Amino acid sequence: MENRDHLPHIAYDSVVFGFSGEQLKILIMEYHNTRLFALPGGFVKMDEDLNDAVRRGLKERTGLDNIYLEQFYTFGDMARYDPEVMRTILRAIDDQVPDDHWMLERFISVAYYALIDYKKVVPRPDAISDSCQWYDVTDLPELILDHRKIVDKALQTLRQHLDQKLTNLLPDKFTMKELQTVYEAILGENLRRTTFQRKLLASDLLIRHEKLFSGKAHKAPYLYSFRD
Amino acid sequence: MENRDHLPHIAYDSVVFGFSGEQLKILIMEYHNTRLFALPGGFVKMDEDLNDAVRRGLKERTGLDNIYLEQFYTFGDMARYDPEVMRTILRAIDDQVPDDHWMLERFISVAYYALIDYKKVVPRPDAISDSCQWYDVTDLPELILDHRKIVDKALQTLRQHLDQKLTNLLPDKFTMKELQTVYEAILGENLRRTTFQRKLLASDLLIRHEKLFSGKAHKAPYLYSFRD
DNA sequence: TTATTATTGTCACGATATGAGACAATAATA
DNA sequence: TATTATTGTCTCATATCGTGACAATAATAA
Repeated sequence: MENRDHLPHIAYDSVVFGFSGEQLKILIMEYHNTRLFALPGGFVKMDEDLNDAVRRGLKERTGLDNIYLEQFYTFGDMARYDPEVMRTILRAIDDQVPDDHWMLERFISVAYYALIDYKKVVPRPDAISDSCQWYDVTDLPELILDHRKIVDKALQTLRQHLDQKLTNLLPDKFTMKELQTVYEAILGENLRRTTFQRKLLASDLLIRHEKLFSGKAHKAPYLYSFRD
Repeated sequence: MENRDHLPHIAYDSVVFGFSGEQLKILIMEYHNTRLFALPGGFVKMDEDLNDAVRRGLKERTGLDNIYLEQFYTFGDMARYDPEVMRTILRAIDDQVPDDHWMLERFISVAYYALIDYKKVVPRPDAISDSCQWYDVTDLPELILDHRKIVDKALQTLRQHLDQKLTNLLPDKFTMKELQTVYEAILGENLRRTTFQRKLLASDLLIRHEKLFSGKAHKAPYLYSFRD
């Protein structure tokens, strides 16, 4: 059973990072009636840019446009091919699954990671999933196929890219403490407050704004935003 | 006209770097009778790992096994789709090119770079090319499709990865001067001799061996190799 | 009003790394 | 034996980083 709308054998998967204020989170889907957890993914239309396909899919699931997106690896091993998992997922939707269904074929998957503002997203399930929820990076459910490997590689890449691109994980204005917590959540290690503050201030990446009075019994921190 | 042996719509391209002793070089193919220059690329068999497919193609063209290979990006824009270029290439081999030939379809291409010992390779043409030659990175011919963009992205990635992986561009033993020249060729800028030497010696990456007597009228340099 | 508390912004100090030049060592030649 | 070109190493000033100290300050408690 061919699929005339989409490129055969080609898929994408996305690792959507958000920051709750304390923990780094990832958007995980659970397929309807299966207890199978997976990364949000999809397929590429016949005459659609690969990058556009991913944006489209993310828009459907998060409601967000203009997402920060980065492609980080393409997974093409035969080892990732497991038609039985896909058959289970398809059966949960429709009992009749033809043996030559196009989704039972081998797929090569281009993986992306996205950074988005946690608070701006109310995850919504799509047609074939019944839940799409935030999970703590340090406490993920078991994922289908090689999706765990994809998450690990995404994290590894994010750590390497860190200094440039975390604008998108924070609100427009934030305190130095919040910024440090994001770094710590991504790197998975604690950082020294004074060293971190000195380095970030010296880097010329930040603009200092008014103070934030939290109502707590201590000195109020400045708010910062990213320059440019 | 279908191709039942290979995954449709999926290709790979490889940017093969070698170091001549002075200049950074790239392996470029010229298609038979067309004056069209391209990166060496190929297709993935139906039940073949993506990475294996690339190794197989490189083995065919360079004769080398156990190549250092790194995937760096997957190009999936519609803008890269230009069936006329492919038709020209196919026509040069066989005048009869059916309109539905599988190579005239849209392809998404996974790009890899390889680092190999320049001297160990005598490039050989494959079935449909009539030349496969080393070109200076700073003096490439015009390439088909988006292959120039692929080269640029490969170089950019190589520069970021530099410190770890240039074992493969040098012979087993080399002088500090040679090592510095590789760095300079890849980075495209001159480095300070003393600073470079101090940094590399301090890095603990190198093992010092006997001296190399070149016959020239000056102090003989030590030979080094990479640890591990 | 005045201490108290928790947190923040900044400085000071030593340790380590880096840029830049100086210089002695040395392989071959004149 | 002097000369030449290049290499290995040292020095010094400067920059960066880890570490702790400390004053400033927003709210609360006395």
